[in-house]
Amino acid sequence: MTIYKEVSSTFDPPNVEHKILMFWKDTDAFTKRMALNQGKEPWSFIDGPITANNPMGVHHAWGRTYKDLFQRFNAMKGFNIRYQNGFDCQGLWVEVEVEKEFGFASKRDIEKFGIDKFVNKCKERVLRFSSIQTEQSIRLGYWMDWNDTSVLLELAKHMDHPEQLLTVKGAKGNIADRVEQIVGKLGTSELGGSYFTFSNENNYTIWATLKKCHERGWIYKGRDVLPWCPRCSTALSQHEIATEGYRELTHPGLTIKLPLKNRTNESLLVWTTTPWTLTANVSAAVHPDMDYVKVGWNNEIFYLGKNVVDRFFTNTPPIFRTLTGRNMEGWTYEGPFDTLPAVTKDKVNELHKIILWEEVSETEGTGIVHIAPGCGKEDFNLGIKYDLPAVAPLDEYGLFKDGFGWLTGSHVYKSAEPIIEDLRARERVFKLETYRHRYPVCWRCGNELVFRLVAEWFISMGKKLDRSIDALTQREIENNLRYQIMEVAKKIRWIPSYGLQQELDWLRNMEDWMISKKRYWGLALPIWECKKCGSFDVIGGENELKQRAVQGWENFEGRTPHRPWIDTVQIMCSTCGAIVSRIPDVGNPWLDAGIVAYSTLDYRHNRKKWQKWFPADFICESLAGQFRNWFYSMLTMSTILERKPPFLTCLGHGTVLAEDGREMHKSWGNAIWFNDAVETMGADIMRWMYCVNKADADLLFGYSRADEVKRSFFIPLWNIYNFFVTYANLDAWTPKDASSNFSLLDRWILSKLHILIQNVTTHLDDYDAYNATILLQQFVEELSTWYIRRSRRRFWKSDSDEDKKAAYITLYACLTTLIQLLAPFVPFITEEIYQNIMRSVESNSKESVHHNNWPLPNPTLIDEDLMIAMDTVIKVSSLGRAARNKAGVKLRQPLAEARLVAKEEVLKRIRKLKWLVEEELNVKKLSFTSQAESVLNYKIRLLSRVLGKKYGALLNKIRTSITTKDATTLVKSFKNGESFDLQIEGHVVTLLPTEVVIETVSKDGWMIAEDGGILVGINILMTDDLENEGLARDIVRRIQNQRKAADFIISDEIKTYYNTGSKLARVFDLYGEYIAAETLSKALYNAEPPEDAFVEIYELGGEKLLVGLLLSHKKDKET
RNA sequence: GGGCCGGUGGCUCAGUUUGGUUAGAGCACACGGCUGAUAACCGUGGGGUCGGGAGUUCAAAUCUCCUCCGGCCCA
Repeated sequence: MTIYKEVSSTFDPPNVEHKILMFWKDTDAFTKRMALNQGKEPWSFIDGPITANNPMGVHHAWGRTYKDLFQRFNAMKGFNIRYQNGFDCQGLWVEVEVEKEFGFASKRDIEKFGIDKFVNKCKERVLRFSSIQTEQSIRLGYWMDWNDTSVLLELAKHMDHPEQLLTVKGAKGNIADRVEQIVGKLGTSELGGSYFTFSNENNYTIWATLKKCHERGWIYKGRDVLPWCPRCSTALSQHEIATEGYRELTHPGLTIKLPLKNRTNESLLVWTTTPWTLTANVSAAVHPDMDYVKVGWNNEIFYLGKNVVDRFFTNTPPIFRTLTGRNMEGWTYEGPFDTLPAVTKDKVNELHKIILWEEVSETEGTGIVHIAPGCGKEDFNLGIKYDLPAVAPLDEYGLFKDGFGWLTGSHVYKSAEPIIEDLRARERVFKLETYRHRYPVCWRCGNELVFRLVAEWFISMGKKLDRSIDALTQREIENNLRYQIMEVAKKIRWIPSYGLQQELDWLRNMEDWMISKKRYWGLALPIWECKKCGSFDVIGGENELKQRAVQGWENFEGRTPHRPWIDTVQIMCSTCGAIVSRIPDVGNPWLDAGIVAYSTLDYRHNRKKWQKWFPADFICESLAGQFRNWFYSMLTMSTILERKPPFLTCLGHGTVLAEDGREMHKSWGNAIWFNDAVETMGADIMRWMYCVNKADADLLFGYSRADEVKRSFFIPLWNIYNFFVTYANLDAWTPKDASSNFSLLDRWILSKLHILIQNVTTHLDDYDAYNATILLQQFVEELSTWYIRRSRRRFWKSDSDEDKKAAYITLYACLTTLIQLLAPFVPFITEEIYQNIMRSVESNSKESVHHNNWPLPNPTLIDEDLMIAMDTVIKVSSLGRAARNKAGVKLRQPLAEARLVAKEEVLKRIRKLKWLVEEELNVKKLSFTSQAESVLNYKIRLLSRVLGKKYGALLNKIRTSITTKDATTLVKSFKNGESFDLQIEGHVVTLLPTEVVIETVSKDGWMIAEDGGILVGINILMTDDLENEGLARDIVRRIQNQRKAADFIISDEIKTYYNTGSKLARVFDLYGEYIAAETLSKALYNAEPPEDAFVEIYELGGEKLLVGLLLSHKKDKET
């Protein structure tokens, strides 16, 4: 009977992981972990919500690995943890996917379908994908207070009839409610599980925040020209357009003529890439100080920038006049579309004139800029400055409005060609080419954006004061949200540290936060605007709404605070008493994610709970984008509510790329799906790959890298485990043994182990997974390639003495401590090992490796001197092997002596450990000296090129003279930087150390290798005794291989038959006992093997050797 | 245009904070060795303008300035 379960010789992670997942489920391991720390000091983590709109990708798994790692680590350290995951649920991204599912093309399709049904479909989609993401996260080994996914799916299924009653299991018993209310309560303490940003509490907490904002006068409705998506029919905020929102596109580069009034046959040239905006042209802008020219071309006269003439004319045209922009101010011209009713209505056609603008440049266009205040942000601001009318041609779908004649009703995307044709017919086109540039697109649906004049709602960020925050007065900060957020940001530890700079940069440049969106699925902005008096009320919560409601409450009661149900509730205007409705807009989704440091901690109802968990000790997200998104919105909302940092440490990580260093793209064939990755390479290997990458660097993810990680770390670890189990079973060893006879080798690895505990703890406390991982990897390597390699015989020998016990105790301590240190990183393999080697034999061990306390270092076991000494031993061994190699004497051949030449302090250091070197180098004796001359000769080589120039013909005499001197004496001088005087034909020749090269040559019978002041010489003289012993080892080696080939198990005893020549027969005579012991041969017969023996024939030492092996009987070590 | 991060053998990266022997590791390649845990390991070898230039210094991958390239963020 074996004590430990036999270990498979191959390591198959997915297989192990599925078993462990079942084990955790069956034993309720996570719940027990959470319970162990109940009532202890909290360590607070807040999850940045993942959008529950698609399956999760390998890039999500990186952050989730860190989140799990630091939670597990802090749980082992004894902290109480909430383990709440978050799902981001509301917003356009979900709407777009649902629209795709149903084949909707625009908002009109949604309205036709019914907003209520559409919103329920959005909820359903979120529930469905949150279930998928939950399953995937569990597969990754991420321990969280996950929802029962079957409940999520059941809720999803019922979203067609959300008013139905349903009973589900809550955290404290069953809960019966309408389906939509259960969905609205997901994540509350009542129901438990992940938080969902569509929950009632999340929405109402945002209401409270917006109300607080309003009380300070920071909410306003602004009229501005903003980027607008005609497909989604909504404006985009600065956050959304910033980075992902541009694409390289080709547009017409159209130059048209604007005929000047009162100047016959003279025109301005203006250039645009958006012909549709010409219908809204009001002015033309020139730079006041730039030079312009009046040129003649084909009987016409044109004005344009002096430096751009080449861009528009193939041959240089005659220049009639040069003038500055200032000279042109006020000139009037005919607009491109002066007959359209929308233009004539406000007499815009009579207002066209040249205005001055400092921002006009010559980098593109004609230097004269077409200004349409209704179609461009800068144009709009100029319009305000010059009191210009704004013509706004497009409706929310991108269709030309009434008043645009033949264009009315046509779509902006299809307008370029007809507009150009119309201009051409009127001889207004000067030049048409194609133009490629970066143009903003909708980051969700990819459609080109247009600029529209719209009214949206904003949170005022406060003036940009153009001074460093440190130079501001408290009063200035008091009324300025922007700088208050900066103050809060500075109280946070950002990893990497440049994160703070990035956040402050964003805050410094941030425009007012546009929080409204003209859509359906999202936060219902709690703004009730009075059409009569123009004022507005912001409602701070459900109770306040109920009190203020004068109409429609009964339609809303029992519903979640979403469109369309909330839209029916009307209140009385607090200013003029009129009955008013809510604005139809929904909120920016970053409001939803930004409030979670409050909403998930019951800020509104249970201030004590909130105080216990706020602020979060730790958050962790991808660096890309979050400085303007989640980090920003968290900071902003927390500043509004409390002026406190919502988190204390923010760890950011880089981007996941494919192995070829490019982004992963489905169409490039280099994308890897999470489910494929986890079932092919295994979760532990993925997790290690993430951890062994520097956090802020990009990570190249793929199968060959996974393989490398597996080979370099997991297989050695698995083999250590396998080694231990193999021998502990043979010896029936269990950890009840105690020993005080630790060898220096044992004490060395134990010292390394406790240093490791110390350093891994320090790094993890510092949220530095990378350096912790590197150290753990190093330890596994040292344990495997030095400790076990050098200890192998101690486990293999048949007698059970104190030394063997010490070896077992040491290895067991290393392995069991190691897996506890590794448990937060790679929870599966560590659980597998733990169950087999600890749980099975230690009656007081915890049920799961993850229930253990974090190991504490024992400083008394740390021995710095010993560790330095061992480093030297390893170095000396390495040099010795190099020397043997150079001499071509294989390691199996014993040699008489190795000689270490080094400074006395080095020799002293390693004397006690010389046996290790002797074994490792297979020499009878390691001797010590500080005299290199005992193993080598010096040769002084003269640098002929240098000396030849200096001494000419004398050089050969110098050469002769030097050979008569004692090389050692010379070397000593030169090495001390001293010169050496030679008497040659009456002259004194002074040789400088720079004029010679000292060469070393091994003495006869020796081979040397040197590095860093340590020199090892190997005596390579062979004797008959040594040769015979070497042959004996060769024989052993062959028989061992033969045993393996015969499929004998390690402990099988055998009978060995041999037949050979006289030389090898003598080796058998001399070393029979040794050969028999090593190969577990009960007997050695110099005879022909019997028929059923396993036979091999070898060539060895110039003779033929026939060996036959036969099983003796199974040796049972337990008896 | 501004800010930040990076550029080190064929590939992936460490080393840069605090300048200091001959710039390291893994993978890959070649040859040799070890091995009854090991697809592991050990040794040797080839392979480096440390992106480029200038400066500071006894000494620069490391500090300073300029510059080129890639990425991120902002205009």
